[in-house]
Amino acid sequence: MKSADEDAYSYTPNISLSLQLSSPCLPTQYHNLQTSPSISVSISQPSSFSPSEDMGSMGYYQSSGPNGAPALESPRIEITAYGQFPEDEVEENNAPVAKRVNSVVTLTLPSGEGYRDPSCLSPASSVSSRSCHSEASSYESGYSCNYDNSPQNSPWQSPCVSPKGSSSLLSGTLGTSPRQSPTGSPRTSVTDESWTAPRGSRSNSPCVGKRKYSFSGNASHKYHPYSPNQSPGLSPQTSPRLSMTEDTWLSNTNQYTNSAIVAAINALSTDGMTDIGEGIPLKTRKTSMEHSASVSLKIEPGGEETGSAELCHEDYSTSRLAFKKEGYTSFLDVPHHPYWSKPKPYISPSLPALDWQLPSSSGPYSLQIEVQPKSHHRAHYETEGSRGAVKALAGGHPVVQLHGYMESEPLTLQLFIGTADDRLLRPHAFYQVHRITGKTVSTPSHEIMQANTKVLEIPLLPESNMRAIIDCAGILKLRNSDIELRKGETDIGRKNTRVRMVFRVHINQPNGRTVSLQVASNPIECSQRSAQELPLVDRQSVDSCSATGGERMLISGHNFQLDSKVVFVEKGQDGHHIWEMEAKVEKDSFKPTALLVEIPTYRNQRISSPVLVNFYICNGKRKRSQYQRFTYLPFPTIKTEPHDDYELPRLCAQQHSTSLAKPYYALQAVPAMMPSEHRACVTATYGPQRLTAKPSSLSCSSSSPSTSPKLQDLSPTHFSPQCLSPGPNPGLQPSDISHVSAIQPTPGRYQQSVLYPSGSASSSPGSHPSTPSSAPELIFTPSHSLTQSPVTGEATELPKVPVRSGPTPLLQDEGAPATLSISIKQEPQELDQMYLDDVNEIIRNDLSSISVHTHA
DNA sequence: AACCTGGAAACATAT
DNA sequence: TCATATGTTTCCAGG
Repeated sequence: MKSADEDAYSYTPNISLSLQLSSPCLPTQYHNLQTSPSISVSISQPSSFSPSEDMGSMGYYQSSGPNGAPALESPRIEITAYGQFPEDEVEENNAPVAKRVNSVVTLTLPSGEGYRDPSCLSPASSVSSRSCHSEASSYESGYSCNYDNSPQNSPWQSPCVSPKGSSSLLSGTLGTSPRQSPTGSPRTSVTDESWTAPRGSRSNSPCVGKRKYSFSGNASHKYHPYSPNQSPGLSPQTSPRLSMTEDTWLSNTNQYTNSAIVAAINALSTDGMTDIGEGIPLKTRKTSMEHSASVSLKIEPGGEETGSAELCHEDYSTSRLAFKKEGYTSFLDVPHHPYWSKPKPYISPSLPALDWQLPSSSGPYSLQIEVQPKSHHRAHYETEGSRGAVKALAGGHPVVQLHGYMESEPLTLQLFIGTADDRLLRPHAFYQVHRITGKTVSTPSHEIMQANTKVLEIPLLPESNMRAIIDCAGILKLRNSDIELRKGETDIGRKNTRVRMVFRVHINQPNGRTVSLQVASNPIECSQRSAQELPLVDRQSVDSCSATGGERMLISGHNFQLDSKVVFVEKGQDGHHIWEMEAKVEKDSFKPTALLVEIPTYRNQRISSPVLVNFYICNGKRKRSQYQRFTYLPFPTIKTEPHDDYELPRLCAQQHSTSLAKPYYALQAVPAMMPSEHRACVTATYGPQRLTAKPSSLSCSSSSPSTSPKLQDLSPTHFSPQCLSPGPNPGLQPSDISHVSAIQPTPGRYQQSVLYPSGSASSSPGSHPSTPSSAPELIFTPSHSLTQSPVTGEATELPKVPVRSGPTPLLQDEGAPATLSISIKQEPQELDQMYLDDVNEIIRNDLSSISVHTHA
């Protein structure tokens, strides 16, 4: 545990950066927040963040050791800076504890103090504000930041989680509106409920108000003006994110270009949310602690702050969970299965935050999903009974296997529910993995909370060939209203019903390092209604063909109708549809699960390089599938060597229809032309350089930042051959990307884009390339916009990067200027086009717009 | 009796 | 502002 913390500290460096950034943001947020107890949050965040970054660097490979950087408490310091009111923070930390002790409920907000000043908060506040709530949002509405945050969102979400805790706490203290939604019911419900017990369902949530979708400020008001208060608790974690992400980010970006800043940002983002669980920085914890105070009390057995902190971190939910359900024990002990009785090796050291993008393979190791889960799984609400374990398409259950591991030591496979949108993979705020037990379950498991995310741990035994049948994992749906109230939460739940099962394994190496691998399943639609009505593409028989089209493509999936339309689209940099063509569907061969279409002729049959386009299936105005990737090739089938920046992306895209493409784009910034795979490697390689060299440039952009920090560590070690292999194997790619692993997500979003693109996150090897799933990952975000980048579909869009403040520079630096230009935009305009399929998209748009404003 | 589910009514928000 | 379309969450009932 400690180690983790320490690590975090070590990472701290970032923190300083963050401070700067934060400051800008703060003010505003602060205001918004009003109460913003959240402030405190901000503080915490810093710490968290820093860690993350560091972590990033350490990445997967981080030294197993407790890390190195134990000492660094600096993070905190930074935090202070951040917060401006170190004191506050401190207080908070302390206070929180006390409060916690009292009782969750009671806990007043230390926040009060924290809040003290908005300014302090600001950074956090921003986050918090959002998170704060909806309300905050309302207040802030202006703050795009909050919303914008989305990019990182995910991360926070978790962190933010505080929801309950915070809320409750806050409410109590604040008195104000405690309940107002945030605190009150909803949240509570969220955390508590989720884990603990169901509440009266509706009442609560309703109260909250249904959703405020922050976007619209108005709604929020309804709920609770005060929300700010709430924020306090949350804020901490949240704040980071917030700040980073969106608004702050944007604005900051512009202003601050330093790499450091970037790093800081990243750190924040990461931390906040995920937390890294283990690696959580003290501050973070503290904050979190506040919320969870109660938790800590309970848990602490371990004693150490850290440990406790972490636990706390997890939040109320965690803590609560622990208590209620499994109890503490779960954390530390695990009962039943022999496997659990053993101490787990990696637990303590700081592990990468859940929103970090990790490779699926490294060196000899490769984590693969041998059997993918079904594309639909109706999640259950807390108010319902379990709806069972996620199943495989062919019956049975998903299967995950770690290849290349020859040791005799069992490992632990972690599973959590991640997002499936176009942004980087991160824990899903509205869904949690649900542990299934019973006669029908053959796989032992136990759950822990990491940040706000429930993680199921499953033994990977050598005697079973490091293969696990995942028949112990269901999916729990949290009420949107509850989650949206969270302070840090930036995502909205409406129409955000696709998830991916994310598997991770941490392998300790003889040299003291730890290799962390991650693989995500194909997307799983969790909404009853969506599952019944939305067309969903599982796979396509062809990923590319010549610009003349004419070939037939078999699309398999679900909910196809006789009148389903298959539309090919190409988007311009600005997100507008440059070309749109409906493909001919052979109705004779129609089946609800399959469509045979004739690939339309591309608008320009003389293309000299591959062109990445998208297609989707439409059953009606709002019933549209996710974008699927498709590539038109020049006649002479060119192989992949991209000449243009432009081309590269496209090519990449081709490789994996889905996932990869985007990432690459993001990458562009980086080394430029290299094939995606290469990039990854490259990145890694360069990472350091960049970092050192010029952090500043990084600022905005994604590219550098991301790389830099994290990558460094990685590069040497990890990159394995795979990276090198350019091969466009779609399937593999993702993983390769992963190599990048080193990279942390955080930073970036930006960074993410760079590395991650790989989508590594996304799919795994086994997954179907075609599946949209991967795409989501891509995100690029180079700009904060990450968020924006619409999903999969828009390959084109990616380019936008430049638009936003930061990105551009980066790109240039990196040398891929041209490419950059390509970058996509995701302007809001697109909404129409996009059809708003995903909430994300919407959010993005908002963000983008926001960002624009900011900059402007 | 406890789970799982599928279906759908009751709610809510978005258009 | 109202009506309709959609999306979410809670209930019910059967296996």
